[in-house]
Amino acid sequence: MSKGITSRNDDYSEWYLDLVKRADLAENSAVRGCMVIKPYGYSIWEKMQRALDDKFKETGHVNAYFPLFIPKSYLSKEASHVEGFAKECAVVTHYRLKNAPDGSGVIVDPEAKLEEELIVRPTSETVIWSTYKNWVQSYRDLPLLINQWANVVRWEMRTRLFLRTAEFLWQEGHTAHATSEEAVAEAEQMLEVYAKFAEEWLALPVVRGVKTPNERFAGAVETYCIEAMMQDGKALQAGTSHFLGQNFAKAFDVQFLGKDNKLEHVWGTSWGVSTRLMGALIMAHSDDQGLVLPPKLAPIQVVIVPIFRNDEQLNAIYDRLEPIIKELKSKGISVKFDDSTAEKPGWKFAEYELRGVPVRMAIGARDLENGTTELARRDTKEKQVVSIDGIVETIQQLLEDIQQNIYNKALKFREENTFKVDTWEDFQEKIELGGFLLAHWDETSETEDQIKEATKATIRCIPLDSPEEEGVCVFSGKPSKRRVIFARAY
RNA sequence: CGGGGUGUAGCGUAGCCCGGUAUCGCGUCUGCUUUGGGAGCAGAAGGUCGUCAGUUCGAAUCUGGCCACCCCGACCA
Repeated sequence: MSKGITSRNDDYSEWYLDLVKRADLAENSAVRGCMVIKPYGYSIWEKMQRALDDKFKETGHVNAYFPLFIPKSYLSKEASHVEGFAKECAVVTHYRLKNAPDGSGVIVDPEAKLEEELIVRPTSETVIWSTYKNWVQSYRDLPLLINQWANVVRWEMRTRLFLRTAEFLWQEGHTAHATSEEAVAEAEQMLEVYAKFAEEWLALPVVRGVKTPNERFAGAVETYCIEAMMQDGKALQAGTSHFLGQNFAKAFDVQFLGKDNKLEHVWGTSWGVSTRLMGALIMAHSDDQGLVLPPKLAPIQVVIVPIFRNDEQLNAIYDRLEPIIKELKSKGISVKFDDSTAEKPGWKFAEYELRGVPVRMAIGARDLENGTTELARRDTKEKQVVSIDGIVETIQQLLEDIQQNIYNKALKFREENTFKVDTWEDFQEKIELGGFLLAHWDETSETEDQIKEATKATIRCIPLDSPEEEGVCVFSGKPSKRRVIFARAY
């Protein structure tokens, strides 16, 4: 048993926190709700960023950067948007400090009050649309396909490392289009980019869907989302994409002259994923021994632990492995050869398991004689002794297997914890077990609120692929045309 | 922000009720033996007891304020 990690079964949220800390991903900072992302954790985020950024570029987007501060007046221009964010905004009121008269340190200089207070961005729609106003005059200026990587601040009451922090890192795409159809297509395209990324990189199966009005982004006409299931059966929104209609264009007066020589407001989208994906990654795959990372995102994909008594043995091992390490690296596989003498092999085994390194290769004097090595895979903990000849191909194959296997495992888990429910009694019973409940809903906000009140479950989404099916609402008994996903959520 | 809990060496903890300058384990350092699943023995270093104030001859211990974190709730990606 790993030292110092709470078991998932004993206390899921403690387990999660232990993992984040023990695997060296992040720690709390001096400021409440803010986190320090440590190098090991950040390198996973960097891999996510790179993969996503490539996908954004492939779909025609470019990066830009908009400021951290937003004039307070901007935020009030789109009514529902203000409504959504006003309660969690950090506000800058002064621009200078001075030494305290009593010598106790520095104080805010009351002389230095800002004329107009600045909001630390909780999201950038307002600054961006106020800028787009200047950039768009004619249909020839459209579409604008811009993304930015940035930090945002939402003053959350209750925070958890990665899942909900006061400051977090994300990307936010903001696009402007000449037609509604084109904007909807953009929002749907980016949702699919996120879904594929989640499935192929995070090895995380997701449900593509749309949010109900209750759960919709403040200021959007339609919110698309990908929803994933964590190992405790709770849902986690892993990404969102919004069709903004003309809401922000109207609020910020962004109009273009069409081919027909008529002025029209542009159509917008916005879409984002955040460092919350780190939380999803951790909670989806890991176990009581520590992290389980999909090979595509693992900072170290293969760790080699040499077993030796003296420098002579170590050198013999290294001589044998050097060309193999080079070859692995040339194939883009990240390898760590851990020849430190500070820890014993057994300690290293446990430590790399804790950090989720997908493949471990142990090699000692016996192996050198036999021309073998012991390969261990993190996901199943299976060990096998294999020939050193052809080891590079074996490892490549193993990494692919692991990526696929943890996806399959997560998918199986989700399927086993997704239930169709048709009665309110069944609903109340099953929701306690966790998981997704597929139930009919009468499409009213009131029903959704009452179900939330009674069970803490919300409608995670209306799946895009949910088939039409006649039924009656699980709560009100009114007619319904399709099932939606209910779950308790992060 | 409301209710509950916690804060003692790098980490995890005992001591607190019943006041007298702090226990143990891990880790660290030195030496030897070890090295295929978190090594053994011997020795050593390491503490503003979260913080500020109060009570007291004396505070980790009692009282109050503040800060941080955790759990539950409201809110949320």
